[in-house]
Amino acid sequence: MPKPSKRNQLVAATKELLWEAGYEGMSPRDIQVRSAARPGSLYHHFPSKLAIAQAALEEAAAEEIAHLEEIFSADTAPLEAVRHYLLLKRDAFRGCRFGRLVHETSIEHEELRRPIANYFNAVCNHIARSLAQAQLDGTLGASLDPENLAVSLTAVIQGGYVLARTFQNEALMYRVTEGALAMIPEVDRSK
Amino acid sequence: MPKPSKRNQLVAATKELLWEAGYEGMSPRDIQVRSAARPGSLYHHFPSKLAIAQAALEEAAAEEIAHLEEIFSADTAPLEAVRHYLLLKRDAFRGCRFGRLVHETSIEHEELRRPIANYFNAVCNHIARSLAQAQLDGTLGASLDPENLAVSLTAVIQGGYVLARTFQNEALMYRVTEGALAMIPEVDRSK
DNA sequence: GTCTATAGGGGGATAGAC
DNA sequence: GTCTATCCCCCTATAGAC
Repeated sequence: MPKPSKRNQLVAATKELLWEAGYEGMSPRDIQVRSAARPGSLYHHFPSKLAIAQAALEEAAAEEIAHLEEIFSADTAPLEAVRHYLLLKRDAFRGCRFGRLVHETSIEHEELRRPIANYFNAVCNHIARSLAQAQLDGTLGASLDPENLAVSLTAVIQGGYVLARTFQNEALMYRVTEGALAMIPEVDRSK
Repeated sequence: MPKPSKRNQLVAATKELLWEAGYEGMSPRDIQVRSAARPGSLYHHFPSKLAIAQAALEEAAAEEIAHLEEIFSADTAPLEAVRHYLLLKRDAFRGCRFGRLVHETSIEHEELRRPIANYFNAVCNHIARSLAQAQLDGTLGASLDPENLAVSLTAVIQGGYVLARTFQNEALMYRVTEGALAMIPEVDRSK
């Protein structure tokens, strides 16, 4: 647990704002207001908006990756773990805290892109590992490539956020992930 | 073909900028510079930034929907049309001109959301129609629901943009769409 | 480390001449 | 219809007192 120093309050506010407003939609002033800090505090701890955003994103990615470890280390059959992950409750209106940043022009900054890439890598790897395990178990056919499948499933989730936001319909998230699961016949039979 | 009036130049510039920078990342000044116009021209034809963005988005959506009609009206087997559409060459770095806008906070404006929703609706409907036709042909198994599948495939493409941009790797786009096709066993056999 | 005060520049828009 | 001139506010810092 980080102690509630001004620095930590600044970073915590930045994590929230990156999720709610994105990098370009968040101003240093917004950060200051939310953390009850002043310009002097922010620029004492960080040289720029980019730097504090990077720190916040790295923390956020570490949190979410730790969360993934929990989910995939649970003691369930590998295909059940994948199914469970895909069907997790997601706040589709809020969107993916990383996916939303990827479309911004500012993603050209490697400082912002790297933590996001680390997160998506972790997602893909967990899914791929579970799928490979399922092939060893014989619960998933050997003809499908676990890594390619994992990347497609990760993409489905991100696309689900896009469609759910577009149509302001949270149910679309379930529809796309369930649709993807229905496309893996072996998973379907394991019900 | 629209005649090259100042108004049309303004809207054309706005279409480009929405794709390159997004709504929040585009300023009325950017529009003015690109179309060699002055504030007076912009605000003579449109009451606000939102209004010109709406006009530009509606034009863009109409263009892309017309493009879809061409692709799906081609005289090919329905499953081939779907395969062809999914594997279309896409500029993954540039991203989807509509998908990139969906994550912005400004998408809460219905004026911006409606044209985008129309576009994604058109995509889903074309795919669903082709899949349903394939079931009638007997080239696609009857157990899968064409509409649900179509939504998932539309999502895969949007997710492909997210991953390709995150990893700055255009090949990921192909990987996710090919991965999705591989998940439809019937499509695979039709090769 | 946190504060107050300030600065240069751009964002979004308006008024009114031509 | 298009132009010039201008407005107020916020953005992203920076300087320097406490």
